[in-house]
Amino acid sequence: MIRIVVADDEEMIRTAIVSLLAMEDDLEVVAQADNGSDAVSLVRQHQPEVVLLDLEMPPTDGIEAATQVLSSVPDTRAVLMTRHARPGVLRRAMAAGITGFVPKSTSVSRLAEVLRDVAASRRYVDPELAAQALNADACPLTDRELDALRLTRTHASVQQIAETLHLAEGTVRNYLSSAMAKTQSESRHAAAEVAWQQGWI
Amino acid sequence: MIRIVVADDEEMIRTAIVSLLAMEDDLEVVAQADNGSDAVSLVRQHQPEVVLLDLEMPPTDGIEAATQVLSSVPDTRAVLMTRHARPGVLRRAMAAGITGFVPKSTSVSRLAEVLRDVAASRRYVDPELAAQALNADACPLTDRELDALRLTRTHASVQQIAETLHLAEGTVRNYLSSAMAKTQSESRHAAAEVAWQQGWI
DNA sequence: CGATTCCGATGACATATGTCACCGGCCCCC
DNA sequence: GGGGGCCGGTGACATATGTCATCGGAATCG
Repeated sequence: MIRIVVADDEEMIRTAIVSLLAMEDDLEVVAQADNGSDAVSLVRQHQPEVVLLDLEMPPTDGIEAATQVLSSVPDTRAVLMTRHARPGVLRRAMAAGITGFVPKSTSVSRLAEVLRDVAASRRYVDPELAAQALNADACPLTDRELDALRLTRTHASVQQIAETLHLAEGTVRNYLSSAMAKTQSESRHAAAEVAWQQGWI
Repeated sequence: MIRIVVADDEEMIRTAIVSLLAMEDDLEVVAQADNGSDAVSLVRQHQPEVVLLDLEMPPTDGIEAATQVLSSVPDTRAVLMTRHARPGVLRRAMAAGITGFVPKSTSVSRLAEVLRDVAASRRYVDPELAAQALNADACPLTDRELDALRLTRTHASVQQIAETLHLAEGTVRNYLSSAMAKTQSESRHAAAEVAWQQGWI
């Protein structure tokens, strides 16, 4: 019996997945959470073979939850689900040590197969996603540029960004300007959008 | 037997919902689609009692699909599902003539009950959503302000907005400034975000 | 070692954006 | 007819944003 913890913030999809997985003879959902941090403590408590994590969860997202899970319960395999399969995210997820990666365009029956694979310590990455990730341009942005773009996405002003990052305003403007050049964007907001779409932030 | 057409662009949730609804004795999913326009033609073809539509679907969203469905097959009842329950959206959905409205924080078993209600021509609106909609402030923005905010969301510059709307730049800045005041935002981007969150655009 | 390259950082400068006061025209409604 | 609100518009002004030249330090490479 493969024991599983499921975390997804959307009730409808989580309950649906759980009900359908429960019908599989060899799978057992031992706990479910609607956020990342609860998922982490549930995994610690239940020590399941596999934890299934949604990527988009406030406040702790799937990758962060996976990182915490794997550092404290290294025997558990993590599978990440995502709605928008942005290329760069896969790279970060792999770096975090996840074993499986599926888009939400997968059917639940297929998901069950993936969970079995992963429980048997086989890696699984959705082929289309993998292809995208291989074709994806490496992120041309520096860490600081990414910092500034992340904050730009929250509608912070340059001044606020500078304070948060402990930099001079001019410096921040430089990073943003450079990021805009690299992403061929006309404004820092557009650049942040591009970086997000690409999965760089 | 209640016959249903289901439309949702996310495979995982759609297949999950369909499988679970199929287990109910009195419900039958006769067709499913992953976009709004397919949903419309499937409804025309199958004439189901109920059509279950996701709100967020590219390119034709749920409200638009519902409008088209109800004008061509008026006997069909439409139920809308949404991930982010923005208050203003409910108003627009009701105006489009939908009979049921549920957030995706609903469980599938609850959804089945709603579908039965709706098939019996009873309206159903998620209580929390309804409360939000009643408490929601009416949109304080003028049409022109909304135009400018819509374009702001595409990261257009003030100049580009002015060209698109055939206005002077100063005028556009005025609308945006006024919108920012009304939404208590610090920038036009933040104002556009607020308007979006509120379901005003 | 020296040359080169890249990142982080700064300040000066030009442009874009937001604020304010104000105007005339139009429409609706008391 | 006289308000009041929305619309389109202008100009002046303050501030925010984006561009550029430049610098120091760390890493890389010949």
